[in-house]
Amino acid sequence: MSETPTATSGRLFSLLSLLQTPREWPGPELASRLHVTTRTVRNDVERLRALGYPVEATRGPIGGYRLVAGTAMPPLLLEDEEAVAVAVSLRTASGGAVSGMEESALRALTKLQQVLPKRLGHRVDALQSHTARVAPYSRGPAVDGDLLTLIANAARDRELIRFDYSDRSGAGSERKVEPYRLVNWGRRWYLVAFDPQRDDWRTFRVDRLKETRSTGHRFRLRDLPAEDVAQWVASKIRAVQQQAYGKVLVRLPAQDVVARMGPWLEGGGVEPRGDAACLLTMGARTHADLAFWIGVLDADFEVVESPELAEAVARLAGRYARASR
Amino acid sequence: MSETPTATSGRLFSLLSLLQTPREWPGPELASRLHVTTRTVRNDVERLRALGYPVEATRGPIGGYRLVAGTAMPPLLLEDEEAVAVAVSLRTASGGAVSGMEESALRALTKLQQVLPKRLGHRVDALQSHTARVAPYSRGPAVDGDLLTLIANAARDRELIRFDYSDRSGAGSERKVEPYRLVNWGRRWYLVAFDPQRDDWRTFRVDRLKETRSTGHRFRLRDLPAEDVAQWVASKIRAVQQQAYGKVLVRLPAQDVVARMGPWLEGGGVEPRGDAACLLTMGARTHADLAFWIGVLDADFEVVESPELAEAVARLAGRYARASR
DNA sequence: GCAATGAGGAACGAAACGTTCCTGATCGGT
DNA sequence: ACCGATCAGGAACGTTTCGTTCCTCATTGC
Repeated sequence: MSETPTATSGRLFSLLSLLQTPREWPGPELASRLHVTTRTVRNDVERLRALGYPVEATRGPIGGYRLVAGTAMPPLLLEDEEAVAVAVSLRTASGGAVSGMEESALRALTKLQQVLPKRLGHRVDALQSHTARVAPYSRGPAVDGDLLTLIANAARDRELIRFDYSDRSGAGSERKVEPYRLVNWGRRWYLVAFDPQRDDWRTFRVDRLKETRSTGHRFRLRDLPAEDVAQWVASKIRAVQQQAYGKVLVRLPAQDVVARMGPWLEGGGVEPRGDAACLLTMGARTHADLAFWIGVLDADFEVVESPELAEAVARLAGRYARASR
Repeated sequence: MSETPTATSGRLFSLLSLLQTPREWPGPELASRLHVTTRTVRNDVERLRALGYPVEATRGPIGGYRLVAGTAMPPLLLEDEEAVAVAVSLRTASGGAVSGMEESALRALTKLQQVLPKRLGHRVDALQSHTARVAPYSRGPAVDGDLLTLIANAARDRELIRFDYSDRSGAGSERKVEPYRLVNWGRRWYLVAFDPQRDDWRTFRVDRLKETRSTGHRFRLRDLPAEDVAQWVASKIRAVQQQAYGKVLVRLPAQDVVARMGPWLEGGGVEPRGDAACLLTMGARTHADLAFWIGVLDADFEVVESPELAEAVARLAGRYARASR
């Protein structure tokens, strides 16, 4: 038999790794790589098939084996550079750059970072610090991927964490809590934790945490405050951040406005007014932001609502006028 | 022995999958899940360790096993939602949202899509169509992730592709080529292909391809035109797209400008002029774009260079002035 | 101190293993 | 049509690995 214990299992891992590279592998070449005979390669291919990994074969002079999509996700074997790319991409996604899947991105990231060799982790950190961020006017405060994964790791390891927290009133306090879940709701990250000192559950806005660190002390798990933690978080959140909004009549066809505004139109609307104009309704954090973004249209407009927006437009008009003297 | 062939190997895959979830697993619980005795679980843990996957153990009443980072990347076992999140994140990254790693992101994406079950692929497509894109003023033309993976898959499978192509002069032609490499250079994607009809290598801008489809016909690989294909592509590219640039004196401290401009400053610079002002140098595709982005600063400014920028600022000033009457 | 966890050796009967040898099918190139 | 490349898969063989049982020992939290 082969020279080491677990030779068959190990060889199956190696075979799977080879088969995930984007090429075909003739049986004789696999046999050479794996130091066995071609009959054993065929045995191994049959074992992988039995385990649910669909290996496809092509006969003939340019034939060979390759792995194709089946009904289940096989284990994914990534090269170093690929693993780094996945980690950076997931960090970006879990930070909100891709809306709607922050939590699943974070779960995948946590899983990857749990097994990512340290030398690759440093590469991820280096790349992250140079990664282009979305425009400052993105929705929701940006949250550092490091912080999210630190919290997720502590929750996984059942370790208490400590941080400085400033609530809505601005008052600061140091907290030592048992982290349970990270929930993404309303484009923000919330931590659901148990505070032993207050003997009760608390929800924390992750972007308000400072100096977050793991304590190394472990805790026994408690039952969560609700079956659906995301709903529980939502029910705890009261006033949605007040937003500015406005309406402007734009001398541009509606479809051009949609094309230029794209994602910024979420929550707003465009109503045609004839062939060459339309009524644009949009929101932003402040009226100054609204006034600024109207500039992206590169078209004449009139302010329909509100007086605050008209005031912000006038301020911006004054600034550009002074600059063009 | 256990009831099926490949029982040991299959069980190792299952064990690896369980160990990648973010929790600890006591031996007796693993034994129950895997339908073996705890001694066999310990045997299996030893096999995984021999294969390079470091399983850490904690003794005591809340003890158990978990997988930690070693020196090699283990096979990554993703849940359905996590795999979808990775695929969408990688598509976003390979489309240019994360600069500097488009190619490794594309390689990872190609590898993932090769094995992603179709039912998850549909989820990825659906999510992608709802994914928020970066601002229209991103750098380089956006390229659809689908198109990149179609080309990458055809290259992997050695299948000829056909597409309509419009070159710089605007002339269109239908091409049938052998795709070899996708290269990201200067924030654009290029396809390196062999054109059998012209019997020569050609480089195509991916954003100029239309109606790209695989033909199903396969080809024999040729030697690439150069050892370093990326360098070869670079040498083929002549005139860099002309850019507009300008200098403005801004009444804002330099560090505030940096904070607000962030990634848009790449290629530009900020030089302090006293404590409350600075000279800002920046580039964009057009002077109109430059004039627009200066607005993000929310501060008074004067145009230092160039006359074209001053003209664009005056146009924008006029527009805001008319809107505020 | 107790009861939970992991560590690991020895022995056993049973099963799986890789290899050798072989026949048969498919497929591209000449 | 033929040749030489590929995959498919059965049979037989000697060898190795396997899971289980049983046991002792160590660590750790309550």
